[in-house]
Amino acid sequence: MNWQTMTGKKTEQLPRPGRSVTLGDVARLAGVAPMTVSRYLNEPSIVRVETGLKVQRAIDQTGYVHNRLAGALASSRSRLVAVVLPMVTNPLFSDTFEAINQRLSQAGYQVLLGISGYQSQQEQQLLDVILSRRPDGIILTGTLHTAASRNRLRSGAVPVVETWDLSPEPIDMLVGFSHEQVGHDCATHLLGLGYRQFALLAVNDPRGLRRAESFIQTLAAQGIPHVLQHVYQGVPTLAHGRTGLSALLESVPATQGGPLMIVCTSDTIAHGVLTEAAARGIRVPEEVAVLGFGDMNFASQTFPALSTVRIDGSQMGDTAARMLLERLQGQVVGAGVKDIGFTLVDRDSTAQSNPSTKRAW
Amino acid sequence: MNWQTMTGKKTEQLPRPGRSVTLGDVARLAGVAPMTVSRYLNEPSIVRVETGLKVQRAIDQTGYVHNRLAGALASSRSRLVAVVLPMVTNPLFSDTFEAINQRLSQAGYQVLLGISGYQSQQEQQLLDVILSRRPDGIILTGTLHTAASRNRLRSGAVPVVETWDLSPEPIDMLVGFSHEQVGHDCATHLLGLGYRQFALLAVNDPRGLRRAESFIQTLAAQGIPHVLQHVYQGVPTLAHGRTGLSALLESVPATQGGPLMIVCTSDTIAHGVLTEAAARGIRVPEEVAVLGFGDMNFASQTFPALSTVRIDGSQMGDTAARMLLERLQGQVVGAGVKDIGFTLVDRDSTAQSNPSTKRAW
DNA sequence: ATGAAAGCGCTAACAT
DNA sequence: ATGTTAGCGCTTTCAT
Repeated sequence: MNWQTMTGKKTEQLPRPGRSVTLGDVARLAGVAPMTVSRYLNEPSIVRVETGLKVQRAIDQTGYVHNRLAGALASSRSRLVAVVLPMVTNPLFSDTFEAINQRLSQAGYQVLLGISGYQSQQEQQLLDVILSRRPDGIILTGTLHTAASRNRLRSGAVPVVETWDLSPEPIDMLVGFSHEQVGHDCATHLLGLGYRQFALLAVNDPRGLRRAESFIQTLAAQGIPHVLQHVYQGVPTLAHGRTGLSALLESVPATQGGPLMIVCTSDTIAHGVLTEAAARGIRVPEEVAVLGFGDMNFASQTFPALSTVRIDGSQMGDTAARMLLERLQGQVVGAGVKDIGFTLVDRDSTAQSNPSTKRAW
Repeated sequence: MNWQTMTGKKTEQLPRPGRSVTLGDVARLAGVAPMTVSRYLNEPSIVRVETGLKVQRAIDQTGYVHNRLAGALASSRSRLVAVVLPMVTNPLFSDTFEAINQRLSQAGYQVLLGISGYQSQQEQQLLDVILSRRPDGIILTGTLHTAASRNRLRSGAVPVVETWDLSPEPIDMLVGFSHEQVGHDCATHLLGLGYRQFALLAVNDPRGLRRAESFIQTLAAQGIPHVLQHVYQGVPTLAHGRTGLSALLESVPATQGGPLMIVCTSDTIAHGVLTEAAARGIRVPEEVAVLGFGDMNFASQTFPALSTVRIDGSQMGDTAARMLLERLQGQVVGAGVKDIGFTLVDRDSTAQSNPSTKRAW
């Protein structure tokens, strides 16, 4: 690999040409012990200012780059946090991930990324690969699927934070919200707005499906047994929404029994429904009403503006990272569980209970 | 950290309770040398099947997890590839990143993520942090901004692949396309479609601005000196497009001199323009025409369908990862530069030169 | 505030 | 096909 064998043109300054510069080289050049350089690198404040300057000069001269691989081995602290996402391309998790990365990197940790996919096939492998790097912590965006994987992490060797869910049996720490509650509240709220005819557009994401199921059960309990459903594969897209509305219009006798309320498991799908409605000249919310999920940044900007369920992804990510950092700094030892909740946001794609007022629930 | 000090209920089997299981422990239990375990782990094929089974049994019994931190230190191969993204929240890079991650993880490498942001402030720090992990390679999505950073990488210590651009002085390997060419081709193409009145909506991403500049210069050379411009901060959003169109309509005397052709540096902004047009009842492409950039998955699904510049992000990512892997496997030593090009896609948000035909350029 | 010795857990290189 | 020896470059721990 020939690491930094020279600093620009100053090859001749190096004690050991052909080898990479080590902390020992820096120490020799600065006339101090290796341990002093290590201290300067990790906690400059415990080194005399004068000594620190000598060391820094030697570092600059050699172009030395700290080797945290060796440091991690010696100290059993990798300063690595593994973050597991279901999929990079689902924008739902972007804000959470950004917040996580922001706070972790600020605290001197680096992110090791793992993509779990939505099928639990290679999950065991992924976990092995992650653990083999000896991360100081793991943040799961979503949850691991197989019980084996979960038990594996429950040993307590590594702090784990689960996000985007409120599991009854968290592995360790957890910050999320109840998808069942979302489904229930949406149903109740939409019934309250007067809707009686419902359809559901979903992708086969496990949490979305749980929201959907809870939604349907709540409706059933209120005397609405039939809800048309379409479940698509893969990441939510506009296309799913457009296809979905088209499919629904074929099965629903046009606007008999009031407007059709279409509930989507993602803002992106909902946006597609709005698009297809516009393309067909269908009025929203008069003929068809739409509810999304996520309150992603575009939701307030669609036309008409999208009613949705707001999830504060940034706060969730930030909280997850904080919890983990606190544990790593030994401040909190116990398990932490935080429900960050959600908010129903009424915009223009659903009817207003009071036409003159917009309300945020 | 107490790494895997027990396997379920079998604590008593461990040679050294209280310590984490090491490769040596596995070796002892299996009755072989540590090196044999190492070989089994890294290249099972060079170990006798029978021996491998003994080792595997010992691994299963102890719950051993390979420590690649130690392995990396000993072998000077971290099997880590650092991937630098400008921003997690810009969906433009999602496909590229997904392709990169896919191929790398398949080849046994793990991704260490770095976010550069669009300002080059902490770039030097980011680089230090990355290099301190001794990655086997670095993939830059976009390019580092400061000359100092670039020179730092040019030492050749680590293979580097730059993507999403076609720099005249690549650090090492490169796969991208010419943003100047995009600007030029867009201008020429739109003039060919008959447009004479242009506006530009951009975010302050350096590459987008270069496309914009090239676009404007090409127009100027063809006798069109005035192009209205709005440049916004941050990641492209629908809101930028909606605000942008509103702002443009205030400065442009309505549809005098033919339709206004609005060129956006991102499909997302363009989508916002379409949305604002719909909200205002402005006909697209008759009164206002729109061109995006990226051909993200929603572009063909907007209403009207968005004309845009197609960039094959997946191919770019896959190619970048392949180049890097080839280098790491010693197959190719020289610098590789690949122009993956781009394609102008005419959909419904721009006028058709021949109304009966849709053409992909 | 700084130094010296020992070792983190693995693999390269050589030997058998 | 397997074993032995000697580190990789840092930090822990104890000393001064």
